[in-house]
Amino acid sequence: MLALLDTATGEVAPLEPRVPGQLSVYLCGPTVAGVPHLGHARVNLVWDGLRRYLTWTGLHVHFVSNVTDIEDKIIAKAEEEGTCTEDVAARYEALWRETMARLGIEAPDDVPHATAYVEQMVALVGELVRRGAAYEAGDGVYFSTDAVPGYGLLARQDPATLRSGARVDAGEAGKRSPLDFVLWKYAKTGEPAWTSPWGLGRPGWHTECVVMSLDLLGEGFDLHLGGLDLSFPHHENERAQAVAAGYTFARRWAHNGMLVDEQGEKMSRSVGNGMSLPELLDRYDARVLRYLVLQTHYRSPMSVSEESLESARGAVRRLDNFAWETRDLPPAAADAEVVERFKGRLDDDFDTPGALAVLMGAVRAARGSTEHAPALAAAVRECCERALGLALRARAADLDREVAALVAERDGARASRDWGRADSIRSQLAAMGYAVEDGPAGTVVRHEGA
RNA sequence: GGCGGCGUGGCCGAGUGGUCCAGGCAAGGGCCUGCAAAGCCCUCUACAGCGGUUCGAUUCCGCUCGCCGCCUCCA
Repeated sequence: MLALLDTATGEVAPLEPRVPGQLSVYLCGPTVAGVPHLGHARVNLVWDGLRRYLTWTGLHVHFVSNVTDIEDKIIAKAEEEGTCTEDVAARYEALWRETMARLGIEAPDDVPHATAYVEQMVALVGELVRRGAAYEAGDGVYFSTDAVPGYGLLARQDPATLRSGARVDAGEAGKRSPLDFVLWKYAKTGEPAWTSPWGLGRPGWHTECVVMSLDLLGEGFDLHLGGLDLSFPHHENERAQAVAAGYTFARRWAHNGMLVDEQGEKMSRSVGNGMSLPELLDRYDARVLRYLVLQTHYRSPMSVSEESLESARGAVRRLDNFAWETRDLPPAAADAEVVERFKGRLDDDFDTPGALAVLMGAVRAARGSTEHAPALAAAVRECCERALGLALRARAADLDREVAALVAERDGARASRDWGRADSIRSQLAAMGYAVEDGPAGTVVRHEGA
């Protein structure tokens, strides 16, 4: 069984599913108010990897990831673009889906939308008010963090120290404690609004995930995932509401590390140093990004730079070359020892860099042993593709007539030792996107790499 | 101010109380090749600093220095 660090306890512990053999997972999804950035790529690649791995080991994973389609940033964007929030949300969600597909992320089993859950959110807020865990203030209904014992669990700090560090937010003057947060925002004129016992308004951000995760996964679901920056206050506040309303919430929490730039500074929306994901995918094979993510431990900060991307590209090429070299090997069962070592690394807090190292070792070993090559190659392919979602490409070229003619001509030139002609055809083929390799059987071409 | 994390060879990035160890990229040398490409071999002999524990520490403890994150929107 895989062991994972639990953010709530700070300890690596085996992930014991609520129902044996089945794992219920919730991943905080995007607010669709802008172009997906590199940070989104990391979260989704990391947890897509975990999902694939667990599925590969035989678990049935129920994977839910939401879309926040009503939120202040969406309202601001709609105003800026002179359109409505539905239009903004729909457009950016479409872009989101497209970009995730380009990244090779498996679509979640369920994608709940906040706007489809407003009624249930209102009910939850009502329950919190009824239980005395929420109160009305100047501009909305607020959650009283004092009502929850152990508030600060995910930040691993007690409420007093959190309070002492809190910055005062002038816009939320009616709050009883700086840690309190809004559950229901009263609508200003012109803003999208829903009816509620407290008048027209819209839900606060922290409420939707509570309602949606409990609805789709049920109480005490297994694992709640997200970026480390969401652990506090977002996830803490989700937990606080659920607990205050009498629900058992997520049993486990895991968070991935942030992205940092070359200076080691976090990439974030507020700093504005994030990179557009679609733009990056125009320049790099999505597998390069996946490799870069996998070769960094999920909890470590990950730096993205031209250099780190080029390095990952080299590694993907190496794997593609291996797939190419071994394309005609007879089918074989995956080498059991490699698979065991691979799983051993992943089961220990999802050590993907260690697991990749095992596979790279198998690549080298396969090249050095014709006897074991089929089993080793099968293990590499199985682990890379099925367990981690990193598809290998042999990049075999199906030759059209023009290319086939050039290849034949080049073989002829080489046979007659006309090196000038052979080299010029090679450059011609390279310009067309084909890599040329001369083997004992003559010229072989394949598509250029990642 | 509080809490947490990190400092590994040219770069990225795992890991470990002790003998060889990551792994990838890059660079240099060699083999192979008509030349290449791909591949293979070798080299570049790392663990911030100072103490302590230990037969032995990069790995455990303490301190110092440096960097970063969270306490505000964020994945």
